[in-house]
Amino acid sequence: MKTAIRALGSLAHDSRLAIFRLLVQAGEAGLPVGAIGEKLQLAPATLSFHLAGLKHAGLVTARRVGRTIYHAANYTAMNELIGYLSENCCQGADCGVAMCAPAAGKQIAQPVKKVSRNEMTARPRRGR
Amino acid sequence: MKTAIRALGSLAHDSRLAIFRLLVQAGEAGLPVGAIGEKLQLAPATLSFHLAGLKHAGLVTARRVGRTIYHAANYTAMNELIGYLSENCCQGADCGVAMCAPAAGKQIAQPVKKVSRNEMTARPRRGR
DNA sequence: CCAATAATTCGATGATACTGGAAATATGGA
DNA sequence: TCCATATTTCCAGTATCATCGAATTATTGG
Repeated sequence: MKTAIRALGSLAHDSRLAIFRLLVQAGEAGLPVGAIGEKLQLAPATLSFHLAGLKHAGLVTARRVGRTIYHAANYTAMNELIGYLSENCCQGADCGVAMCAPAAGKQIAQPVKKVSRNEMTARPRRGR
Repeated sequence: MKTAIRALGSLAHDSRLAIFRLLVQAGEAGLPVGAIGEKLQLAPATLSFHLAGLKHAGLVTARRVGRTIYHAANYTAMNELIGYLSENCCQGADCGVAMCAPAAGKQIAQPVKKVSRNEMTARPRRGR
């Protein structure tokens, strides 16, 4: 499934995983780009590049307040990713995965929407 | 954490995710390389390349029987990955994740070993 | 409109990753 | 030993990713 692959790819990088962890800690309010860059010592262009990736994967959301843009972790997307991986891990077996709540507190995420088993596209391949 | 990044990176690819799913379905016995290649229509060299990646990430194991090599999903590693992601998703909040058993049946995985919170290395960066 | 601040986009460069044909290695059997 | 089968390694070509300075866009306040 394309979504899962994008999410996995987004997290499969030092800086991006660090960014995501930071945002998870920061909670729903999120953090301004500048604050993230300062904390993780990333050049603005580099940071913007990685944030774009995380946004494209749906793991991070952005909202503008004046001239600063707050980025926040998308807990729902993360829950869905974990749900998908659990599917991959368990297949037939009944595997209840208790879902997560935002660090900031508040909302308890609803039982993750089960991803249908055969979402993997068949991959025709071969023949460059 | 390096291990998690390697695992995420390994799964963040069409063919490799397909391979892993196939192996999860196949259960503990695993599948010969040839069978995987036939099922997914991958050239031997390409398949070998991806399997090496999955092995390096610890998500897949291999055992030789005669001239054929059986590859199998490492359920424990997958559980640990899910555990790590759950940590990332929940941070402070207590998030019980029910772990998975191999599709083949048998063993119920023990409650995932909690990954310590600050495993992210500090990343000095900046200054090419 | 102009200056200052916050962030993104552009562009060039270097580094990795993917792919698959061909050759090499490993194994079992006649 | 010689052959067939199973898989990996080597190699080269292509493609995608990562980094960051400089230029650009957005926004607020004089």
